Amino acid sequence: MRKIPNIAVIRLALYAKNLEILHKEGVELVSSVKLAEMGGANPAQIRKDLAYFGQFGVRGVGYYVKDLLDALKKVMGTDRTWRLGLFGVGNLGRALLGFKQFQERGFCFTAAFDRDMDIVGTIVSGLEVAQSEDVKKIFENSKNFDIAVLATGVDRAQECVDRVVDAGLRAVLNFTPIRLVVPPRIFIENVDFTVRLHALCYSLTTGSDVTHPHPR
Amino acid sequence: MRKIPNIAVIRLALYAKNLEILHKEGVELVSSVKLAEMGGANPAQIRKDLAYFGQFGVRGVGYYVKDLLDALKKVMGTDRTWRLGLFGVGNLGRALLGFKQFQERGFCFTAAFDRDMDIVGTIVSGLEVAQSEDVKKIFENSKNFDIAVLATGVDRAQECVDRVVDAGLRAVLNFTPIRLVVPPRIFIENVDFTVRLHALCYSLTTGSDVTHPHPR
DNA sequence: TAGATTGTTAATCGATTAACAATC
DNA sequence: TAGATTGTTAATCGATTAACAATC
Repeated sequence: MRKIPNIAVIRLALYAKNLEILHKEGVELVSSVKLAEMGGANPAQIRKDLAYFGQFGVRGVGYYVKDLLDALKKVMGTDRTWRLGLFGVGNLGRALLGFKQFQERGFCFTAAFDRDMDIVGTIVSGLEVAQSEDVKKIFENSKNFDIAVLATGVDRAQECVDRVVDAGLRAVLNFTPIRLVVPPRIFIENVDFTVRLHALCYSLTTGSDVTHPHPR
Repeated sequence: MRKIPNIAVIRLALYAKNLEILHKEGVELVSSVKLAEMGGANPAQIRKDLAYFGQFGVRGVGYYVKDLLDALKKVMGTDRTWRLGLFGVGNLGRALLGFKQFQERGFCFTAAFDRDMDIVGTIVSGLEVAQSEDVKKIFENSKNFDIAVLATGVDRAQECVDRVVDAGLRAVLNFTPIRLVVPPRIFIENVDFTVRLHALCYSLTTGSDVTHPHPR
């Protein structure tokens, strides 16, 4: 079997998003050309990306929107709700807890941690904030989230991720600017808004567009 | 002159970040090999990326950290402070206003807008919140920011960006999940956390790592 | 059947890496 | 000079696009 390019996997999420729109509009059938017009790729690329994972279409007809959407969700692992655990209930943390998009796209915060004892025990967005030091104890008992969302201060980030990894978690969405050091089997996504701003600065300065045409 | 790949421009920001670290550590000289070890690219790629923009090194010696850093900042347009205007002073907006990383990396909020009259007129993070409808009037008088940061609700996003464009702004960092429609000369960066979460889901589900090794 | 559109192979394009002459 | 490291060309690798047979 051929190696699937990472970028193809990422585009799958984009196709799913567009299919979701079509499904809501009541569209039942779509072609790769139509899907391409919605943005993100050219028709050949869409067909090729899909072909990495199976044969989802009907020759001469196209793709059935609902079937393809369900198939893609299964492939991406988003045919379920993923539970998020927040670390650091500061300004950013609170904003993330209230982010409607997460809920809508199948993500849901089910735990929140902070090290500040003034915050621990309070209820934020319906979640009781627990103490960061207790992650391992809490997680081993309840296994009540799948992905750690790191929104602590810079100085606490590494310490916090160490505890998260020690507790047995395997995936981290990192909003701190620190390059975290973790064992190889742990998945990390680093979010850095300033990188995106730099692309805008360069574009404004030189006039040549280096922005990403699609969300990252 | 050869076409410069967008990705090379993006990597420049990464190199600058690493050079900043070296500079703070008091390191004066660095080789492409050393820079590569700090992450982000292999030595040949670093030399090639830099070569798109000029000859910054000394053969047999390496790159002078401070000189290269200054040169890169100039190239990227970050040898100055960029002023940000916030649209939407909700949870996310407030979190962004308080984000220390922006300040540290040469970005600074100098204006804030909201359409909610309860918020307009209040001071948030030292900024008086103005009314969104007044962007054009305010901007044409003061020209007091360079980049619009869009953190409004979904339903107001397009309307808001229309006003921003009409006022004469050319760059937008978009935190809403909407695909904004703008004239071709406008630069837009779309930030979507859920895309990053999807990469984690796929990795967790299949075991094959499709995460980005470097911040985006 | 004729028209349409997939799935897949082949061609193209672009980006990364290796190699090495230039040169400090 | 000998050793080191850049800048740049050539080789490799991988991803995108074009083309078309398969087939509904």
